Amino acid sequence: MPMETIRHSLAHILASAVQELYPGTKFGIGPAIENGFYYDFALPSEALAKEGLSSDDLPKIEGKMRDLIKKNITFKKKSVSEAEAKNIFKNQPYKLELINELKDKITIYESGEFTDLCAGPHIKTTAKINSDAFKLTKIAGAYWRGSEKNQMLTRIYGLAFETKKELENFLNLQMEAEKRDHRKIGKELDLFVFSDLVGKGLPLFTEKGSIIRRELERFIVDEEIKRGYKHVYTPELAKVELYKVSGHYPYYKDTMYPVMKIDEEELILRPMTCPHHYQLYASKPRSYKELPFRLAELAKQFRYEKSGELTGLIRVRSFCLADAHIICQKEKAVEEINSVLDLIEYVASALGFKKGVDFRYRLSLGLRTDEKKYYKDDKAWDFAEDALRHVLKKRKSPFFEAENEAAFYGPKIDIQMKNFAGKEETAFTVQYDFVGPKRFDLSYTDNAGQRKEPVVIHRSSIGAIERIIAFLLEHYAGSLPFWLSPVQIAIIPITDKQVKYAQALKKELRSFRVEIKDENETVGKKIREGEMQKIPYLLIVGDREIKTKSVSVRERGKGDLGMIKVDNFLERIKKEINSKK
RNA sequence: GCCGCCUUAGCUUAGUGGUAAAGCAGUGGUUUUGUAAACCACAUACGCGGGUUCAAUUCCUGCAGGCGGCUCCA
Repeated sequence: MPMETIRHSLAHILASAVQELYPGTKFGIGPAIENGFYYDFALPSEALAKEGLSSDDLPKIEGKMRDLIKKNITFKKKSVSEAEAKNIFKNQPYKLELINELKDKITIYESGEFTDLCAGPHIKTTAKINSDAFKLTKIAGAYWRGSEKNQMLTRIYGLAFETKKELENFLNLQMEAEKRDHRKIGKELDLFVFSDLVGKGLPLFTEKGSIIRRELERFIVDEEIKRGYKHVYTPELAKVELYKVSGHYPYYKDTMYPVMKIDEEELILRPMTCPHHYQLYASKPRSYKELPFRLAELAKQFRYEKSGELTGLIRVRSFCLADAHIICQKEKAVEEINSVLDLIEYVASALGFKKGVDFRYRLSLGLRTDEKKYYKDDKAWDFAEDALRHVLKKRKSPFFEAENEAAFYGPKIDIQMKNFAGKEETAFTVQYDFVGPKRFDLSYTDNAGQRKEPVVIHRSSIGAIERIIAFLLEHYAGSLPFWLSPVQIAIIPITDKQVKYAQALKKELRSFRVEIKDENETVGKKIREGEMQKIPYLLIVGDREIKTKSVSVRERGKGDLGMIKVDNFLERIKKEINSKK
């Protein structure tokens, strides 16, 4: 019996319990999901008016479900006509909406007092369900059919496994995973904070957090310049007119900060950098000899994300994107996209992320029928989607396709990463744009003297700095690679007598970030603090070390490595910094 | 933004219708230490506003912030 079937049947039992406890409930849908199930309900208004439904009610509903399971209820499948179905669900508006779309091939499942519109399959009887291996976990609102224009229903989530032990294991794993939460680590290692006075979604980086950020920024800027990008600076503000010309305004105005009026001008904080870069390109006539024209910037951007969407450093309202726009001939697009993916894979591997393990490729396509969301130009969409698909196939990079995930101006290749809780977000992106050049009338002169329209590839090599820091902290559980560690080495003198030696040592290690722990504490305590702060190397120095110009090295997580000559240690860490390990 | 939950010191937590307990961190001492927490002392908190009550940190309510979903997304 596949677990999915049991989970789906549990969703029906949940609905059945809710029906008994709250007669008159209107039912949405209730599928099996990863690790469990849910069901969506619109509770009858009297029940809601009286006390509402809160997480305190879950044990009661769970108890009712166990009662039902004990009754050995059988699941009976029936095929019915559209008319019959409409009669059975005459008081169920959501089901009627679904029936209208199903037309024929309508099946229903009866389980005790509850009947649901459902294709199945289901278990034969509730005897197949282990009553100890499921648990209702949370109540949430969810829009009917996933559209915020529709009514919000009440969703109850449950976990379900084959055995009680598996359920417990899952809950334990979840608790374990929470230790990797970058928000928790950020607090423990003193990397970033939020202030109610500054505003939500606006992170403040501490000195240590800023070190990580600076290392990443230096790394990516140097790497991009090496690969032929022109690194530039453009302002974080622009006239709203710029975004009207670019075409972003109608698509993005809900996530833009409102217009600031000053003198005769209307300005906004930029939500993206593309039009600024287009203006740099358009500042003078361009020849084909200048292409591909690769403009890159560590670009601060501002987006008004709804408050419920903000999450630590992963979703913020002010962020810095390692952004670039490659303006090139249409014929060169595939080649450019390919070299962008080379860069992205280089960066990912330098940061320790493995393809297929830590991230996966998503080919994000448009939805042609949605002309409000996507620029109408079927030929251009076909060409661009094929180009991106072609690149991924040629690189033999496994990917999955997702409809309705593109930008309004074209399809994308998104590099998707999961956070500690398994939630997936875009880390890096490569986007094909056939709209921007038209809107700004970008052009170049080809070798025959003809004016031509280029295409634009938007891309981010390391993503938003804030977001990649979040992923790094979770990936390494705070134990960042040596080159990224805010404090790389702590020197621990055994007594005050060795402080002078420690200071000389610090001087010798001056190209590294070194701290001397000379406060009045025991050696044991200083070591504990160093370990908890995830410092890669602790150097313990006493008279024995001074005599031989050595240090006793303790490597993070590995314990005492013994006495090493200072020169040898220096050689070791120089190697380490160069290999970015 | 919507649905549900949460908010006690810098951090992690205890607790109560009669204004609150602790550990770590902090400060001042003592101690000079060999691989994950020395000892003593001191100071510090019920997110903000309104209501109920003789009395509110505790109950109700509004707001703010956070967490989990939904929507959205780099």
